[in-house]
Amino acid sequence: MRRTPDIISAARGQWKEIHPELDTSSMEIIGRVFRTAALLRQRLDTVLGDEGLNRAEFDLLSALRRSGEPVTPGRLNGLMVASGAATTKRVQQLAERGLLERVRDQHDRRSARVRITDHGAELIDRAFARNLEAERELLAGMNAKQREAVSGGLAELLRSLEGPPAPAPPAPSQPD
Amino acid sequence: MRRTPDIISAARGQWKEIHPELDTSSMEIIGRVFRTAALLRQRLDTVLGDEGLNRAEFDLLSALRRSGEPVTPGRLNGLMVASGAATTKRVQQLAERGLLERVRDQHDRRSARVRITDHGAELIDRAFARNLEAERELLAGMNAKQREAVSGGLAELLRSLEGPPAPAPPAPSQPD
DNA sequence: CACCATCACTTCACTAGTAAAATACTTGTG
DNA sequence: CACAAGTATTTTACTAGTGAAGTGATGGTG
Repeated sequence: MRRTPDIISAARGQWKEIHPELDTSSMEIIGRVFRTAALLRQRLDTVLGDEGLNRAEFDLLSALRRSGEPVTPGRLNGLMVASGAATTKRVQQLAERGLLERVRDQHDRRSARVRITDHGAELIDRAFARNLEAERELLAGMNAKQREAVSGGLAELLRSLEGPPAPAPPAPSQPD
Repeated sequence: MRRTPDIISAARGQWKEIHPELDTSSMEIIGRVFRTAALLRQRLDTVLGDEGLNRAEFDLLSALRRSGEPVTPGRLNGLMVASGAATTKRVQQLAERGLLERVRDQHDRRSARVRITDHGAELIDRAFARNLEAERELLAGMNAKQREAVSGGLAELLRSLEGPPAPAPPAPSQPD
């Protein structure tokens, strides 16, 4: 049944020879998540490059576009898993290109709002559709069952990662 | 059954309102892979930081350590999904810190070999064990079934991504 | 209402990563 | 064996991202 073992299985096997006492099972998930992300990014970046965007810009404009209303930079930090400094820089660059605009919040003037422009919306709509198409091609090797299993499992993992940076205690029990 | 919908479900829902005609199902996998990778990286980087390594250095030393024998920079590029320039830089820095050494290949002198030092092996053994422990904690929220499903699905995806950078033709038809 | 801890964001100085050019070696080919 | 083409790696010039310090605004508290 096994074809070529993937690079992660191979790595686990090598570690087993050196340190048989270590439990490397977590690599099966985390190692693969990292490598899959790296390869997917590599492939998809060529598509975004055609539209004149890098992935960070794409993610930022997507978040703005789909949110409908202006978003604060602080919220963008969280959506992008990036530092505030990175967000500031990206917003400035995209604003210079006329893809979004910054508005000061009238009620709390520490805060700002970032809103996508019509030009930005046009661009991201086109880029988003193209990106989706490329994504579908990249996933062609997975069948429906595998997709469901992976998305379900990752959703669960995401929920446990999103909240606190501290590792979850043994009994979380968060009722809905 | 559904608790809090994760950020990816939410994003899909928003896109559906704006562009109901788009098939955004690929986000369920790819969106989650990207976000999970970003969050995992954020969490695990603190552990590596304690050992004086960043993730790239950790991955490079790990590859060297587990491979047993010296590795060419070219091979490291592939293992790390990085440019040759990045590999050169990292190898230089780690060599300066005495964690690895570079040897010229005697048969083909265009090529080089990178070998981990005893000092490097000690460091990575410690860092690797600590990293594994942190990984296990982060995965605590997933049960065995979910883990198996995710690792199996991602392994399949990885295999289809590893080979050719070219997008698959319309009729793949790869019998299992 | 002056004070000060906190917040939201930006600026600064720096590190890491990249693409493209450069370097150094190897491998045919006539 | 001279030479063109190809390979493996490094160097160069540049962009993107970060942590820490800085700026300006808010909101208790006495």
